[in-house]
Amino acid sequence: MDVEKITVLLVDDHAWVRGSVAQALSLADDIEVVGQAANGEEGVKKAKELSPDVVVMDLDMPVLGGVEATRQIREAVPSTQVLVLTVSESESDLFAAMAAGAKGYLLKNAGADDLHTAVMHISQGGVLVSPIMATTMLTQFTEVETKAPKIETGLSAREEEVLQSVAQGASNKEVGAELFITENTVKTHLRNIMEKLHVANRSQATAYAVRAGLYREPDRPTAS
Amino acid sequence: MDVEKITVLLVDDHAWVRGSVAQALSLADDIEVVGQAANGEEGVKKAKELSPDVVVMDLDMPVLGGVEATRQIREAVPSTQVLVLTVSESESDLFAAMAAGAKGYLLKNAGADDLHTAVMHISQGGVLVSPIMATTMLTQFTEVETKAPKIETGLSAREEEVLQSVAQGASNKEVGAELFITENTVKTHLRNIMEKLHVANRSQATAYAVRAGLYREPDRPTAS
DNA sequence: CGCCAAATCACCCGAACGGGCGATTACGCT
DNA sequence: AGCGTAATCGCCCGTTCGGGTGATTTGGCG
Repeated sequence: MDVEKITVLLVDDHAWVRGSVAQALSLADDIEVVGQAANGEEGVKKAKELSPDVVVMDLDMPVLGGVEATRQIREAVPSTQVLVLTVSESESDLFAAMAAGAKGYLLKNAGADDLHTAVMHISQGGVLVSPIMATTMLTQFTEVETKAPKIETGLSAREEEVLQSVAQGASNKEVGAELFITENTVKTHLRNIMEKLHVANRSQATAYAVRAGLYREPDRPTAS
Repeated sequence: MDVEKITVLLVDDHAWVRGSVAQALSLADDIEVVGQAANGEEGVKKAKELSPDVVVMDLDMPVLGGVEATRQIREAVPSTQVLVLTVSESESDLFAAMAAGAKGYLLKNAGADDLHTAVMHISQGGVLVSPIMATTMLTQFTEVETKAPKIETGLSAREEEVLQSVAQGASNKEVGAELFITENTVKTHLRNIMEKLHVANRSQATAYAVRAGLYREPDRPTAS
């Protein structure tokens, strides 16, 4: 496993950054810097030529930014993983980079050890994010998870059940059958629901329910 | 920095797993396993007592699952980071764990090196995910970024306009007024729409429209 | 032990909906 | 010139909705 070194391409518009990163990585005998580029465009070009295991990518660059360069590299050379090495602690930069296909996000204050660890882990396809940005990134998940279970609807448990059925397109009678109550009761519930949600009809109630995540994934919106 | 070893608590219902993990971690001189637990409940308890730097957590456990245990530990002892070590390659497990506050997600086929790297990185608050699960996780981001454009509805332009109005809760008459056509025409369009979408009523059509992104953000699902 | 919210059911009535059927105009493609 | 599709409108009819009003039961809460 140590016959083949991990090949790395450095992309950064500051020569001295490339120099210090190259030096830091050279300390390890399992990594080899096979190329360097001074901007995104050049980085994409060299990545296509060299097909390195890992590209260490800066974000703020002239000609072609790191995010777009990452996207192009990931598309053209899927086997190449991208590790973003930047000074930006911006949430949007982090998200944009990850969405573009970057597997790692390290801040430039990281030590040589961190850098080495990151390159090794990223080369295997793993995901690695700097401590400072970690919480930011995980917020994404907590939000996604939170944004489905319980959104305070102000509705009672029973009302939510009714709304759920309604949102699936059931008529009052069908809802009643499903919940073992009379159509009359369903109507009463629905009237209360509509009042509480300030909507005028079952379509708006349905729209609300879907948006609130009160669905059960009946069928994917993939029109036939 | 090497006077103080990284303290680790192992939580796994299989004793031999704890044993092998403990052995693997002991190879490093910068990590010390300070405790073990056989289930989530016990894990939470010991985490509160020991306040370890890192908890290596299994997911599938009796009494109290790893996800819930993670949530409780993260809440009770914020300084303690959680690294999930599991056999599950399930997307939902990954998401649930990360949402619960786990900072790392490693598969049990990881090597001793990987484990050591992970513990060290997680101890500093970083995020680290196994190669196999990396793509899965990043899908979250690409989806969030991609999710919006045009979903092929199969409907004509006019039909989409009608559906859009309907999804906002308009009656046939109101839709007609909005689009300068008769209620009869609206009904015809809507009948065609329902047939094309294979739905039975306007509520299902509405649900479809909302899911397909054919909305105009009327009001946030934040019940008053 | 009263009070209230939640859940249950009932009746009535006008308006809206869903479906079946038919029809005209306009535009593009062959 | 002929054909298909989209868009437009009409009528009829049975079902469903939405709203108004009233009533009973159950479970908590003070």
